[in-house]
Amino acid sequence: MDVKTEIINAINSAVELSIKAGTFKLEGDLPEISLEVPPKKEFGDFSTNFAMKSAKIFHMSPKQIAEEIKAVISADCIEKVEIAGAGFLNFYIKQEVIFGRLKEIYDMGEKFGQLPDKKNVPIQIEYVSANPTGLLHVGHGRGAAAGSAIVNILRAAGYHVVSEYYINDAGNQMENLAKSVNARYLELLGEKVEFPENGYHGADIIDTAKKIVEHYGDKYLELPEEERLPVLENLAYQNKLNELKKDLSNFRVEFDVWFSERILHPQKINDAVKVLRERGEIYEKDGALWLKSTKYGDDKDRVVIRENGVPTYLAADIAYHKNKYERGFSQMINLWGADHHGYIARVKAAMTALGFDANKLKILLLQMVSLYRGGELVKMSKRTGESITLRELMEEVGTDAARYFFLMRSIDSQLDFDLDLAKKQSSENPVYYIQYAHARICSIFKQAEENNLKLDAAPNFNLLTTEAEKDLINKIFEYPAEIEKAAEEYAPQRIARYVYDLAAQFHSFYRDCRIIGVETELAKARLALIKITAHTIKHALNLLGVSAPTSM
RNA sequence: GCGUCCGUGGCUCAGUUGGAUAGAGCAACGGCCUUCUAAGCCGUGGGUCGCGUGUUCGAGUCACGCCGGACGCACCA
Repeated sequence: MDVKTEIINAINSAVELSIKAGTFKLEGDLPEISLEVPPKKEFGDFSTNFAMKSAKIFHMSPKQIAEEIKAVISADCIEKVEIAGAGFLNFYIKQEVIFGRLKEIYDMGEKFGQLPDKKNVPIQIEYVSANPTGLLHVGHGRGAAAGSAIVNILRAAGYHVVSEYYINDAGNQMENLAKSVNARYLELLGEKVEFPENGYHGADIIDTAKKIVEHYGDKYLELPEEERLPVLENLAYQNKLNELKKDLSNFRVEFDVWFSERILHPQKINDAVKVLRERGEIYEKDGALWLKSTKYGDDKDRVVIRENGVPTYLAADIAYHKNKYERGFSQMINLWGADHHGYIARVKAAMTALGFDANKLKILLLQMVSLYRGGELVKMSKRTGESITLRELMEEVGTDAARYFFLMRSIDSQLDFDLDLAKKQSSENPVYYIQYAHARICSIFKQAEENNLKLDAAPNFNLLTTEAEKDLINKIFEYPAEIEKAAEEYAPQRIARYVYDLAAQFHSFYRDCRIIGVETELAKARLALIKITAHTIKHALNLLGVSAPTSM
């Protein structure tokens, strides 16, 4: 049993005793006992606001309640209890318990940060899911960073997770891709062509066409257009998908499942529509089939099958989400760009209409990214409507900086990405600051080795008594709870912040506590402490998909 | 007009199911390298938490209303 549970149980027992003794007269439900790490270390190792919360049901002042609990409570791990503020109970933990915990963490080695298996039915998370018609831009980059970090965090928290990419490889945008590549293909072969009106103007389309010319030359030139388009569509699609996978892989993003929309056409879409029809959720109007989504909170009803018989994007999405539900996940998470928020109501409505529990589908919205260079907003290209690509960003600032910058803000805050700052190799740049802490530790180990100082299997942690050491230890202790919180809230920025604070704590320790040159026992205890610190920094950076260099 | 998100020092942002004197970084100013990487550390100044009302023992946090910003409101994806 961990210390936290032990204290909560002790408070619980104390309250029960006082109720039995008649000191507390219970009227109503007992509030939950929550234990938190106080904002300041003068407030002890843990604190609870239980006395304040229960003032009403006991008809006593928080101070009186706190006094009573303090008098009655007993737990082996508690050194002392203090009452402070408006009725906070602050707990101080015995040193031996603290050092015992430190030893446990030390023995865990690199496994520290991996929480016990939750034995849950897998959670599914779908993210990026950009159309395979162009290159990923920075907005996708933020989604890729956030999604992959959330996957890592959930797994560290002990959840089973399946990550998935939904490839929109059917419908208009693929035809558009085909037409655009076709035009570029013909252009490259010297033909005069009119570029399709809504075609993709990006330079990457020319690259794709070039690749096709390289491989197949003018092989398709003589084909009639209606035969050439499907061939080029397929070639372009493969090329685009590969580029996408390559960029994501370079960005340290891997998916368990690549789900092709084509699988849904036409059978699974027809099935979904059929079920909706049978459930009385579909009606016909103006020659189209409409979903009664207003019944379930949508602003208006939505077309699922167009007048011309072609299913809408929503129809495919309904079939896709139906398929997700049928795969039996405990929860499904979609990470969407904030510009898609208007879409939430209709998808959820459709799931309810199908008889599924819409609450199992959690849709996270990711706010927009603005890039700044030299203090100026980097504008999107007017002609192509494209922003800087993820590939260009990785080249300019590096994968580590790009990922960390995407992750350091809450996903529902708009992100101002300062390209100049991301490139700086100084403490102004949080990525370097954190990585430097890790590299510093590795450097100390090198020096230690040269001085014949080695890690001990059972170091004497009792020697770690300075403020800097205690602060560092406390910060390390917070890590598992931080992972738990980050997982609960799908909040990678918590980890980004945590590892920054941990690095800061280490840098302070570094100033105050020397390792090489001090008495051997103490040196070994400190060496063990920084080993744990390095493991924790590395683990947290891994969750973010940021590397932990051993030298800088 | 409707909807979603945001509004916290000059700038960019945290803020633990409502709790202790609202915290970081950058910028400004002042210190610290004969000793494990100064890519670092220590210190100083700077806030009516957009505005108002309400709920509460207690509100940056919750509710309602305004103001400001971003995004969205297709038989496009």
